Amino acid sequence: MAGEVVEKGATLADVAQRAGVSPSTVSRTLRGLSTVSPETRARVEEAARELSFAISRSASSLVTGRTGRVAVLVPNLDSWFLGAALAGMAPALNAAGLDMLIYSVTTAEQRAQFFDRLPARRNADALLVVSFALSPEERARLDDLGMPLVFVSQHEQGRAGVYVDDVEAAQRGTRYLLNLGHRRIAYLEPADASGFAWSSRARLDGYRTALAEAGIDQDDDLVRQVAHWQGPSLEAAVGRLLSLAEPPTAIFAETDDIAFRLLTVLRGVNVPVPQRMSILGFDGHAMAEPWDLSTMAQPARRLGEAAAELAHRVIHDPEAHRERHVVLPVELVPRGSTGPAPIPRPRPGDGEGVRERRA
Amino acid sequence: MAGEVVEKGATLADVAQRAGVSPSTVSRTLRGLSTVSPETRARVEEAARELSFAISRSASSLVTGRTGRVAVLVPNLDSWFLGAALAGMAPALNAAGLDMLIYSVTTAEQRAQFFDRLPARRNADALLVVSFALSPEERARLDDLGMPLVFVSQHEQGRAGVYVDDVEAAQRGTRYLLNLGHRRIAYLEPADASGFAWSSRARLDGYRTALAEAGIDQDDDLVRQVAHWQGPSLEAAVGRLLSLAEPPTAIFAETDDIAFRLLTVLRGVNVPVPQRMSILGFDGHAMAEPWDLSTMAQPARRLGEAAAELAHRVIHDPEAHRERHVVLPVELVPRGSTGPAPIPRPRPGDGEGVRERRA
DNA sequence: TCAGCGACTGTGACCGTTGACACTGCACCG
DNA sequence: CGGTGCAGTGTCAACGGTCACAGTCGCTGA
Repeated sequence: MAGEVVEKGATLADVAQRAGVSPSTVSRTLRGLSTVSPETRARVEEAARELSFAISRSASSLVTGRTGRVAVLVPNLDSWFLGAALAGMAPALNAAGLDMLIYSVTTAEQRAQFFDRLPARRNADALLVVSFALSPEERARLDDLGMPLVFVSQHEQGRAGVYVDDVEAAQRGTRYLLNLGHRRIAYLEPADASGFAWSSRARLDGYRTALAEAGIDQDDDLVRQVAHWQGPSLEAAVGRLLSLAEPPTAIFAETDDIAFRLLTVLRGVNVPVPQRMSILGFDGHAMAEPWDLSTMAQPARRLGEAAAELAHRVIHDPEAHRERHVVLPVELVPRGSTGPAPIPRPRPGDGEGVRERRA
Repeated sequence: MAGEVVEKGATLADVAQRAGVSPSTVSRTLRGLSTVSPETRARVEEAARELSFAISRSASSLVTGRTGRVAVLVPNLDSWFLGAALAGMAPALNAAGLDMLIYSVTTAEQRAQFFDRLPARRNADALLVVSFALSPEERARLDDLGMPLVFVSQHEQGRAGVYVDDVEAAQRGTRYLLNLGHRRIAYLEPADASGFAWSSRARLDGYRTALAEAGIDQDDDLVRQVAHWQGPSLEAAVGRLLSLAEPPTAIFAETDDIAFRLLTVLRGVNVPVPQRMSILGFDGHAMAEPWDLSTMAQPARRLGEAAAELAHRVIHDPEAHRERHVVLPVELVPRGSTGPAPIPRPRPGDGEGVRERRA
């Protein structure tokens, strides 16, 4: 037996015929234009429902020039941050009647292909670029695209964007550690950005600014690079820090992922957190709560939401897309991984019994 | 100054004119059909490049009936599993020349809207349903869609699907704990599936089967329901287990997320893992490694990849989509959270000094 | 009473691409 | 030398909507 005939799906004309009106009227009705009488509207809607009609975006976009779709360019899909950002984006786009087209571009090969072919071109009304480190050529290529761009979680001069103020946030985080009495505060930054384009330097700058503000000398030994996801270099970095003449009492990790691994390493070598070492992360990773990690929490979902709204606006007013910015706040979420600085033990040659704790 | 004119993008006809050929020839060239002479091909390709031409999928899909797009229905976007599955899907779809349209349907409202409007209809060549618990009405509605369906990480009778054998995997996991000498093995299952549609019962069944196989009596006190993501019920469940006359020496958690929270709770109450309690998870969550959690690892990425390939095949041969299945293996990844069962302490009334350990 | 207006609906061209078909040469065969 | 086949190319009618414009009709105001 041959399978049942696959319905090709009804067309506007089918609905029109069934409702006894012209295709135009059906079109008007379904788009919610007001110039349709209530009775007609009712009849059309019923006919549409009976045929379980769905509009063909291909056809309508052909004539309107709008696709009803938004393309999203991301460096991967399995990181916590992008998941959260997309999770915020999806319902917001949905509410605006936009579908979400995802281009996940990870490898060099995919990258070359994406920027060569520009598959998003003419197939979406706007392109959202999320945490995607672009070369100058790539940026230029996106400009060629002739469609509105919105940058998410990255700041591009003169472009529409939604992001957080990394400098200020890192500064605030560092100040928090200072307020806990820490004076030796290390900073761990990822050696590779692994395709991500957050303003890495920005966070480090914030850290430095806060230290300077407090009148504390920069000590380059306290700033260490570690591989972001894997690799032994984290252990090495911890070893270096713990073997300094004056080791840190707190570590500010540029990302929560680093902080998690750091917690594991410290547990392994029996350095109690936060008694001997306070750890502060950055990101607001979903796992920060179960890990009891203090962190500077980015509003990842809200970034996605705001980006979707901005995209919507920019699509309807393409002229405005050059100068729109949304800066969202980062919240310090103090948890169990940070605590007051330990009272320093007397050190040989210090000359005093117990060094006084500075106010 | 008015901004520069936004290029609308060249059309096939523009390219044709520039290359001095007909639109058909351009179309043929760009699609790589062989009936074009090398010289013409070269000329057309150059013209296309010069105009940085990109085909309009709207127009071509209007006539071919193919959209070159695949819709993916997911219950959320910020879970580890879906991120990984999508991460596997994206490049595979890409390689097949398909774009990925994501419908994230989480709330009841979104759900109602999605199944009422069926926005995917006629706007994609296939629908991938990933870990999405469907009501019978919803399933029927999807059938109405008249487009190939592929179920991912869920098993639907008689439908194309990619999934793992949960029963067998859970059975194997339980056997592993038995082999470590555990006889009292608890099982924690999520109270709500939170929209996820893995075969929850299946895993529990596997657990039961393994116990039966080993000739161990089922003890309903050892099977407890806990909230999946949050909530105090996990603590309560642990309390129950620890206060049994004969408490378990191992816990099999139905998901890694539960296992993580379990580890935190046990650390909080000073039950050493794995010395006093072995913990085995299920999922292969990205965080399992840093947490040193033993787990039954699902190949999430590969599920996505396989789904993409299946989608591709099913699109090109719609008749075949009813009976295609791909079953992927689950790997036991033993780590530090599981260890040999502790030697039981003599219990009052036992009559023996040290109870012998069974072989 | 009738022009004029507004609310509603129909008509037909057109969006950009594909595919069936027709056409043109040229090589080959009988 | 004419017919045949084939490679390469052009023509033209779809595909399924939308939009500008042109009715139609009943009502209002002069």
